Amino acid sequence: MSSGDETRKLQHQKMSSDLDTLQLPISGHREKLINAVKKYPILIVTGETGSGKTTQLPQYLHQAGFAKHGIIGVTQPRRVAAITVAQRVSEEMNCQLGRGVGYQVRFDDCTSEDTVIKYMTDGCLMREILADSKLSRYSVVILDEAHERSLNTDILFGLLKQFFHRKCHGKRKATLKVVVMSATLEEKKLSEFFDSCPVYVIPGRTYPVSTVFCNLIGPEDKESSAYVKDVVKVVIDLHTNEPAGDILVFLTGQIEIEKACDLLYQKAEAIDYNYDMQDRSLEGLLILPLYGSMPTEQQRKIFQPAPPGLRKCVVATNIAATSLTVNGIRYVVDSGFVKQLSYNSRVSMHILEVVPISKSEALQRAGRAGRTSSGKCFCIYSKEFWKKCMPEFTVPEIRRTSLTSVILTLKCLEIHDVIRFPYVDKPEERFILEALKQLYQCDAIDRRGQVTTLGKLMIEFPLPPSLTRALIKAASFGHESILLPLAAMLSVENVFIRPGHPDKQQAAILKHQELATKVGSSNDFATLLHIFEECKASVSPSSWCRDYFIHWRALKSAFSVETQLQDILTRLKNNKDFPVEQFSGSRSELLRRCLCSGYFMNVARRSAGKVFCTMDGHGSVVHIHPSSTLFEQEFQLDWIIFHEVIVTSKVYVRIVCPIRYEWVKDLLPKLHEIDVYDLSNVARHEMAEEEVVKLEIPERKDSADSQEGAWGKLQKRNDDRSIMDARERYLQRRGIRKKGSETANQEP
DNA sequence: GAGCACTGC
Repeated sequence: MSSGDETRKLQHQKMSSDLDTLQLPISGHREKLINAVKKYPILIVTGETGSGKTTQLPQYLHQAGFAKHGIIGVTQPRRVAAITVAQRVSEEMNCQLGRGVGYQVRFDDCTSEDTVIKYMTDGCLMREILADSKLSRYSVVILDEAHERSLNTDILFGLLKQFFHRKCHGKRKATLKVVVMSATLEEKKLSEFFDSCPVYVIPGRTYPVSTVFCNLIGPEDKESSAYVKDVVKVVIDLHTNEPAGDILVFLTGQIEIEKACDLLYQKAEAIDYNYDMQDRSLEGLLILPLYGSMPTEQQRKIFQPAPPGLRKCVVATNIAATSLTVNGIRYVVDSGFVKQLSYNSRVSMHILEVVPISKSEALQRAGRAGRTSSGKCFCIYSKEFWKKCMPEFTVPEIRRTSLTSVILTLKCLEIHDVIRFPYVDKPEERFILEALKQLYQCDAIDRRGQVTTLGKLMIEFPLPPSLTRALIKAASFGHESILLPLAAMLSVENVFIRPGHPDKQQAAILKHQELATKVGSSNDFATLLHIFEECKASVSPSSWCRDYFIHWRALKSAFSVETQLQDILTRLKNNKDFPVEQFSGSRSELLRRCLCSGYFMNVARRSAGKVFCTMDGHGSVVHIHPSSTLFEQEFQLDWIIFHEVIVTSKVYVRIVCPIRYEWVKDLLPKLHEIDVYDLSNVARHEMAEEEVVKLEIPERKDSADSQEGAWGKLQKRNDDRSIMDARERYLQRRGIRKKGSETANQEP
């Protein structure tokens, strides 16, 4: 059951009596469930939405005496879910939240010595395991929402499986109980993973949802960009022909959603007008966009019921599939696409792209229509598209993401054989090797794969290794105050607001430029630091944000992150192993030199025109993103470092600053010392004796090296089509490139 | 001359 479901249930049940709790589908299974947990060390419990497993099972186990020799811990993939469920259960158990029933999420620990049932995020349990690998406080660990396959839950699966397989845990093995709770579909795979452990099925209570294939998208339209129009058409048809009931539309991003809402708004008015002329009554459409970067108060609007005579139509991203639940939805319109981040380990690049959803995800989306009554799901795609283009299951996060932090965590838990670690879905070996390489490069592990003193310091920070390395460098100089706010700013959502209206858009751009100018318009990192400091120092930080088109919500969380990082650092600085160095130079140089020590794998040098070439051994061609303050200043630049790469119409680097070659000269050879494939021995916990290869700085190309040529070379050099393919698909989607055209190597 | 889905420590 997802967090939203819990919220819904919360609202729903508050009005009803305890009788309703007794009538939950799970209540008839109380004794059998208790006996199953007693009998088996690991048990899988599946149940559809509304079965009550999240709120009731921990209480049953508590009543059966499982909390006598330890606490009952329940993990959730999201913060809100952990908090709202804990609230609900504390009410049901008639105790004060934080006493008998508590929760722990980042920045908010609401537990006490009396806590016997503890809800928490899976990330929190991971942190706890780092301090106590035997989880000695717990009698039962329940991993909820297992079907979502979040990165942390997947790692917890492997750790718990290993826990029961290892000989060293002795008595502890007999006392710890593990329950994995999941929606149906994935339970077979999970059961096999846990040595064919039993699966307990609780029937759900949902209503039937019929599916209509509208056949507007077929297998040949995998890269179609026209589906916003199709979605709008389906919504209008539905609105005119189907009886009352609210609509939920799934699209992929902010821009699409705004476009769809505009079209709907025009057309809905047209319908009203036409029907008025014919003197027929038709309820209007209340159109509500919904996406993550929207202000929270605006998001709340979707929870209000539509005024009488109006039909609510929520046009949302995937946020409506897991994080937020809209009540009373009777119709779902599914575009069949989702925006997904994937990682290309060969060139160390993240690609954010629109891809067809999986069949299981499509069923989840459709299910949103059957919560309060029977419903209908209109898929804009055809049955053929379903069969040919949609995979059975979504690729789990662990196979789509950079694994540096995960691998360092495993190493810190003394799991050195990171390749043969029991993964439910094993990541490709090169993902693991790339992670090891990066950890070696930032001195978190040594050549034998052992965690270094620095690595042990780094694991304490909830940051990517590169950023942690920069932070520790600054702290070793005694100047952490320059890196702490920056690390915080880089950990939160994008702080710059991009308004929808063209007028406001221009005003926002000017205000953002003003902020960049104050630090000399030459360093995006310094701009972020400046924003943090200015905002914090202002009389009213929230109105400061409004004036400068900055997300106040993002800044608020940056302030919390900075405090947390400061606390961790203060604790670690007492450690005798904490490095101490001297630095004399300007603030600007200090900042950039610290960044270099963490981001030297993200160094690029201008090769020709506005084209840069990365120095990480891949030699990828990159451009400065237009959102950077250094955009169109390329000719004045030579060496740069960047925070991240994004592949859209070109391979762009975002958040950039110029550096001097001398600052990275001694660091760059490290990038070429170890070949990824030599690391497989290290991964398997054997010694590796690689030959050290000296770095060769590529000669700067003359201006004759056109962009066209550079693209061609990138393609050959990397021998990797996926980045180019992603770019092609992007261009096709935006209608810049026609399907099947042979112009991949040409730059406009 | 773009345009970032979502979540977590």
